[in-house]
Amino acid sequence: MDNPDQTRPAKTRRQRFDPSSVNDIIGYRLRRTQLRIFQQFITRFAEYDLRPAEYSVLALIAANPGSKQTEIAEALGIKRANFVALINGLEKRGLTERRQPAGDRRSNALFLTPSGEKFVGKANAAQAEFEAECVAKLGGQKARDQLMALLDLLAD
Amino acid sequence: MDNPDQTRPAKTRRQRFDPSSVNDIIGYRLRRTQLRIFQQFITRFAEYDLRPAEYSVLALIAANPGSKQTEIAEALGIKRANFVALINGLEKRGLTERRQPAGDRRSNALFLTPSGEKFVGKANAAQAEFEAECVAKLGGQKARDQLMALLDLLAD
DNA sequence: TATTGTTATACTCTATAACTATA
DNA sequence: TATAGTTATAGAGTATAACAATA
Repeated sequence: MDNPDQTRPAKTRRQRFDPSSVNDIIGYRLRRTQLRIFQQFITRFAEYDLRPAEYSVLALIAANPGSKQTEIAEALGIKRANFVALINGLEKRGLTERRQPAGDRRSNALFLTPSGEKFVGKANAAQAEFEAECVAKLGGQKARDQLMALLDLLAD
Repeated sequence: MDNPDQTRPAKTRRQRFDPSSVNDIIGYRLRRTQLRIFQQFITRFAEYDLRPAEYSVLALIAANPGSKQTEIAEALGIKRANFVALINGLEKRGLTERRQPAGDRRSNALFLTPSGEKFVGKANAAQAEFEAECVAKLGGQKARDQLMALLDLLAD
């Protein structure tokens, strides 16, 4: 049948909008999902006033104290020029600090302040909770691992 | 052992950078993969001078000729205010046109021009080729379906 | 009153070039 | 010469408010 669920006569019934030409594209679905997840992250972290990029910087410094700006920036795919304002913002909030490393006076070694350590502790806990909810939505750790593996394949 | 693959004595050897604190986050992996796929799309479609958003608009108009601006924009998550410049660009290139619909003189009905139809034909072919390569990277149609299903679960 | 398209505007993110101080 | 950080700037993409025309 051509018009199985019609609610008006076929002649006057408006054709339903068909989004499949873009919805079935992997890249499009990827983008929509990513935007949604980031929006949820932003909402969730509003109380910390922390954007995804800011969280990722703090998490990387926490795991790699003393790293150079360029190292953190490159690991996150952020241009070093754009990283300056980002780290300035975190520094102004008293979360991070630049220290002069022994070997190379051109570079800045990045560290969390004591206040930053405490802040990251809470942020990491919130992120772990958010991550757990994502895993639950996917249907468990196995599905999560599958997704991560598929994303890796796609990114190669 | 604490330092299994050391190439210098442990005392002076620099600790390897550890990106796992962000790399293991679903949303982060999602974003990096999406950016990579979009970059590949942009490179692939450079000869058509077509960005992802522009392609998605053309594809939706092709599948839903006569749609209102707001319908296309909403389907793609684009604010109608921002859609104006986008559709103006496509119209100036002679690919789409606004026609006055019978019922409602406030709205514009969007159509492809004959030139636009030809252009979309080529763009769809290029997209199909790109999509096939993505599916191949994932390991086949079954893996592709798995990925799409997981993304849907995550987006709910 | 509400909706459609539009303009203006601002804010974020990203990209490039050029400068400085060090190496 | 090359590298690390910085500044300035320009371009996308996105968000909101307000307006005219029409419903």
